[in-house]
Amino acid sequence: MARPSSPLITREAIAEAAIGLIDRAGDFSMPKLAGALGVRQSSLYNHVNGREGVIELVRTRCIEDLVVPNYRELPWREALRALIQAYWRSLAAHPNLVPLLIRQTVSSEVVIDYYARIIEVLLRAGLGEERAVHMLSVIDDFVLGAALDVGSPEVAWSINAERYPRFARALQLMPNREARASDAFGFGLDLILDGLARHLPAPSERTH
Amino acid sequence: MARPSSPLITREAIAEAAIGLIDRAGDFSMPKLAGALGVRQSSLYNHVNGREGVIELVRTRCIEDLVVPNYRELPWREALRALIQAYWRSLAAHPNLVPLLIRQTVSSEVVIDYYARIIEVLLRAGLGEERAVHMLSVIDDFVLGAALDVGSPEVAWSINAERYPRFARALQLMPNREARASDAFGFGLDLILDGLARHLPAPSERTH
DNA sequence: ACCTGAACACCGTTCAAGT
DNA sequence: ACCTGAACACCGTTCAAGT
Repeated sequence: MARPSSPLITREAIAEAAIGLIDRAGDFSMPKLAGALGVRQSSLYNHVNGREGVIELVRTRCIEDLVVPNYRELPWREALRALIQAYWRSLAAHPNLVPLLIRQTVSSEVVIDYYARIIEVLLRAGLGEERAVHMLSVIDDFVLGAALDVGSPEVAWSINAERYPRFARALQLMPNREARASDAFGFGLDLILDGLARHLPAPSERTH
Repeated sequence: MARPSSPLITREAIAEAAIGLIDRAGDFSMPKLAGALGVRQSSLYNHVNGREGVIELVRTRCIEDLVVPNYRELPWREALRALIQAYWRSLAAHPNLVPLLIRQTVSSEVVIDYYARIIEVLLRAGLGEERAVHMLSVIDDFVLGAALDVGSPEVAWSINAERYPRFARALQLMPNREARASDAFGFGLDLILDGLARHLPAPSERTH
């Protein structure tokens, strides 16, 4: 076959196929990715910088949807909530992807942009610069952990009900993993926002 | 050689060697693990249930140090803080390990034990059973995320200082990644505890 | 420029053979 | 019970050859 008159694959097609594999199978490999695109393994290297390149492609593709239009007009608490929720949603939509993302440095402009917006809101809320960066880390940590939780294997907490009666009973109450992860995220977000509100020196802003 | 009169390797030795490889190189493989133990690859399968088995071994080994002796006598807030800090410390001591741990279900008895203790303290603090399980998830999410942060690659936040002047300046203030991750963990822990205290219905417990 | 086939070094797992 | 060597199926990457 050699070189076709028009390329058989594109970077977009690669990203899409990779996400498909990851969503369905939890991971991807170069042979499988090539197979899904109807092409030979080595062809991929004409479009993408190896396996890591594929992952970077997938990252930007997934974070592109991270748009929060009106956060500037909202009071800090609502703005922060909206930003954080948007971040979590874009990750939680592809939970299997998170374990792949965390092993590589973030270089995407979109993500830097997002972080800058968070910092902006935190400073507006009255946080000092150092505290703002700490808070950014806390948010990042929590969102990443919560997104991981969505995709973590259905917990075979084979709890010994006799040794841990209350723990076993509490677990009984929970619905499936995904719903629990989602509820926990909402709860944790409220806690963090409450904690932050309490931490702020003086209520320099009040809305209703 | 065949079977030696006394085994050449033990599960303990395997765990130790694996941790060594992970700490030094960020990962391990069965051949390298065998090499470090002076033994052939296939010998490992006499002691351990494949690669996943090694990871489980390493997990329990790392969490064994997770001992918080006197949490029962402490007021709920201090007990919770001590338990969470101990968990984080045991993970943060081997940051490269965390990405390997998160991909497998927890089956270790030690971890279940730890979770049960957290639940116990949360119920004692006055949280409902459902909320307690949510809170357990929040704690798990945050600790995992924060532990990941410790080992994540030194952030090449090549921030455009003209586009994001305040973000760039705030980042300037930060020390190295490890110190930032640690400070952020402490700050986030306080926020979560504050938020939880605020969330509790009635102060059923007060100590000084 | 872009696809191919062959080649290389690496990986996880199994299993009969040996004591 | 426990180590070995050989075998298998899989992986990521490179590169000369072809158009």
